[in-house]
Amino acid sequence: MLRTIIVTTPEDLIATVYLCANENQGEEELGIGKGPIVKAISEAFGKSEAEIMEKTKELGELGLVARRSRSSQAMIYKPKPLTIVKVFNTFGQIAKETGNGSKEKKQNRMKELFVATTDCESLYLTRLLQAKLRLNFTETKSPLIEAVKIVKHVFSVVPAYDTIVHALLSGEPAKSVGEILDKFQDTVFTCEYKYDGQREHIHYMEDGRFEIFSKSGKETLRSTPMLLKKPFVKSFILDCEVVAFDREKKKFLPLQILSTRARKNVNVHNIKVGVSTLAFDMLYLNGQLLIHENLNIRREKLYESFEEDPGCFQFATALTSSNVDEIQEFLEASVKDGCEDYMEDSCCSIGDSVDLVPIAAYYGEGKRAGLFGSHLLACYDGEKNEFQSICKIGTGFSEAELEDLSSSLGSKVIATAKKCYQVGDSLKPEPDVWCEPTEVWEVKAADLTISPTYLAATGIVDPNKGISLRFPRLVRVREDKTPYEATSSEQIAELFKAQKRN
DNA sequence: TTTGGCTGCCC
DNA sequence: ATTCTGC
DNA sequence: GCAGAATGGGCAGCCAAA
Repeated sequence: MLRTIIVTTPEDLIATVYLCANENQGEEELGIGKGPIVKAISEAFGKSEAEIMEKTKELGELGLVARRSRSSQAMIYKPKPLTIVKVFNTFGQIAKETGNGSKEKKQNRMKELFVATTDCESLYLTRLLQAKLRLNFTETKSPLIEAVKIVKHVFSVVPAYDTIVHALLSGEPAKSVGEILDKFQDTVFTCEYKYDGQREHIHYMEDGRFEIFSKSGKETLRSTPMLLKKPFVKSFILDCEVVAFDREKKKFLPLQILSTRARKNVNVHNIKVGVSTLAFDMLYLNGQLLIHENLNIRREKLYESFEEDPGCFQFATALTSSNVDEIQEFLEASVKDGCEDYMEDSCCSIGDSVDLVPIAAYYGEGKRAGLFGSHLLACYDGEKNEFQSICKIGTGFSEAELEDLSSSLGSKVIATAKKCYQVGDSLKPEPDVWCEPTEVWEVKAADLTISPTYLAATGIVDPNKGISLRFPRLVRVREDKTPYEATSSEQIAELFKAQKRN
């Protein structure tokens, strides 16, 4: 496919690569979601929004609804054919539109595009707008997909699509990502503390500029990093985890705190959340890519290149060894270090799971069309006789299990929420259906958090806010328990308190 | 001016 | 993020 | 073993409605 484009219309190539990578020029975002897309489709194809929503539940994907609506519409004029460049340029205009009335302008641009589609184009247009293009190449490896991957990979080193695309065009031999990643394989195990923070690639250029990229390649420079490099260090790329840090108590803080940092127009004098950067790898140093080197060598170079500055910049605690006992020792030490490092799977997380009651459900999308895709769970407060919302759950069940659960709960659907259901107003969107409290599901999670949306144990640890679960997933259905034997609000509160270190 | 919903991006 | 599925 | 497709909580920022 890529080759075809090069031969026929080379000017389409850049637009194609951008679209396939779900990116826009200049890192702009469309700022458009399902709601506005539904509106645009409904106006373009003369259907009501309710009709569209109804069909979406049935077909499981908005794009399919768009295609059906287009093909069932009598067309008086044959529209002028859509080109890739036209779509790409319109996306650019949608992204640029901001401020008062921008939503409507974005919508009108989408509508224009939909009006110009011919049958199946509307499907792909919808997916592109939702940034969910799925290219189903079942045949041989698509060079386009490879190109996109390589572009995405290289992008973290050279943030300029156009340059890369032109490099590809000029016939440079492209190494596959897998080929590159293979070289990362090390024979010896390396253990590292797992910090509850955020991944960052820190680039430092010869000219003294910093650029910082997140895991997904977005630029996220908030302020110039404070790190002490040795004099010989002229340029580098570091792989780091940034963690919120309380300088007074000398303690790491959870991700929930870190993520309250401002994301735009950051004023250096206004920084509220202290941060420590933990470097664990160096990918580039003084003009040389190190990714072909062994991890140990990269780490040695890392250690040689910087001075540690506790609470600001440190090396991630790591152990490299092929010795099982040594690794075991390391893990035990990391548990003892609880107050110094933020650990998983040790004293803090819910080692055990929790038993919760499904009280409502949402229709599924895609391959879960026609089933419930996720369920609202509650714990039980025996004193108040209330089922209090705690989280939704959408993973952990096999396809067969999901079908069973959908049909068994589907037969217990009720018109409205029961009086004993405490769910609050901030759960949006509201469930598609409510159901009787009949089942108990064992659920595993990584952490408990104070929640802006869920109500479990409200009034016990926080007067107004409830507790929720991080990374909830189904373990099994508890046939042996009734909903009134589910985990109680008090127990949830205890689990929350137990995980706070000190 | 405040509130609430939606989006994108973190995990 | 976690999990399951098909290749 | 990997990629793809389902799905989770929660934050700031933005825009529109109240």
